[in-house]
Amino acid sequence: MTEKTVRSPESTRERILDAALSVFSHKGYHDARLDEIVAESDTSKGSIYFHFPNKERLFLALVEKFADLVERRVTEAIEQQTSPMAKVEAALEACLEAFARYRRPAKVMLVQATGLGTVFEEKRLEINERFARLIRIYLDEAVAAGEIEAVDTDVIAYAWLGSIYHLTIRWVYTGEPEPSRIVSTLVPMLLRSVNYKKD
Amino acid sequence: MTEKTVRSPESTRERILDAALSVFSHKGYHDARLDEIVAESDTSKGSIYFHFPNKERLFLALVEKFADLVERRVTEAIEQQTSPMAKVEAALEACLEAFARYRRPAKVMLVQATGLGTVFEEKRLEINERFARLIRIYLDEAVAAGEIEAVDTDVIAYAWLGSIYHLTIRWVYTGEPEPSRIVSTLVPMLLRSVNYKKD
DNA sequence: TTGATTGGACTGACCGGTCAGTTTAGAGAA
DNA sequence: TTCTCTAAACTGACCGGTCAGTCCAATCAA
Repeated sequence: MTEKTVRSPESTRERILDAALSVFSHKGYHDARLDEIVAESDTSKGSIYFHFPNKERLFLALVEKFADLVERRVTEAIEQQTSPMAKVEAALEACLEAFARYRRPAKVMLVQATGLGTVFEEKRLEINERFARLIRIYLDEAVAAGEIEAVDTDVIAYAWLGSIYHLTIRWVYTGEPEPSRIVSTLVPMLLRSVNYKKD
Repeated sequence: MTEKTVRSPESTRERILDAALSVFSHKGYHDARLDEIVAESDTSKGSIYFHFPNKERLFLALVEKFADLVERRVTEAIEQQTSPMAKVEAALEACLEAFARYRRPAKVMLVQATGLGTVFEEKRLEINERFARLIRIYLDEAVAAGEIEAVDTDVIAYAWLGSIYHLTIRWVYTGEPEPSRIVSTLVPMLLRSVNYKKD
């Protein structure tokens, strides 16, 4: 095939990442074999090892890429708002929307990147802390501005993230609850949990 | 050693389970080797295979055992209460208490049993559904009794479970937040999320 | 021509599972 | 009571399939 003779390293790398996303999200880290990713990316073992030092780093590249995307989306949504609690609400919605839109990366990050040992766990803790911080900052501002009562914002932010993750994981596997249903029930519920009353 | 010549199959099986709990909670499923469990249980490979058909079933035995214990504890706590929301609250507290008391089984069930492929995922979905049902039943009764307003109890129960899991997982890894801090912040917060006012 | 990129045959460490053999406890016969 | 037999429980050396990673030749773009 003539198309196979045109080389573009960026394109090769993207094809590898796409294939890896497909295989890892479906099989998980351990059951996904490099040869499957080779086949799906229409490239070779040597080519994969040229672009990525090993299987672990290939997997983490996917996780990092998606975490960056979520964080960017959430940050952009926050910037559209002015009051602390409006920012909190926008963050929650943007996070849920990103997970709903990118089902496979969400599955890789929330499910398949779990239980894999030290390196992976450090990455997960780091990502969780990044996301929690995005929420906690504005919860703290809301407390300071008198929008809500004083609460342990650290526990709250983690609890909120946990509820988002758990519902997302169930949706990833079963298709239920449908994302719009999650948003319409969960966001008001979480705001109520800190006694926030929208005007 | 003369003590080594005395046989008690039940004791051997328990020793294997204890050793497996230790190794699986620390290493996760894939990085835990049967030979480590052999060494820690002071028994043999063949003996393990006499008692359990394979590695997978040994792991699932641990998960099942702990899920049963949590369910039993939650059910007992619920039976001590009369009003629906008091039962809900007791369930939440009992669940958190069981996770706090049994750190390693909690880690196995919430972390190491994730991302392991079809059989494990079916077990996780099943356990999640068992736990969610324990909560959802009484949320539905509370709605029917007028204790709280009508809500999507399915989404709520899963959201609550997710927040409990996520905080527990963070505690399992970092020791923070401390369990009593989780309970004192999380339970009131979750009750607020359905607009429940204790008398 | 040169260096970057790709391809695919090959390697061997790894580890779950197997199985022939051993040991032990208890039942039953003498 | 003692001995024999048997089934259950246990042992650990061994096996071989697996798969991430290696290596080097070939191809391609500049």
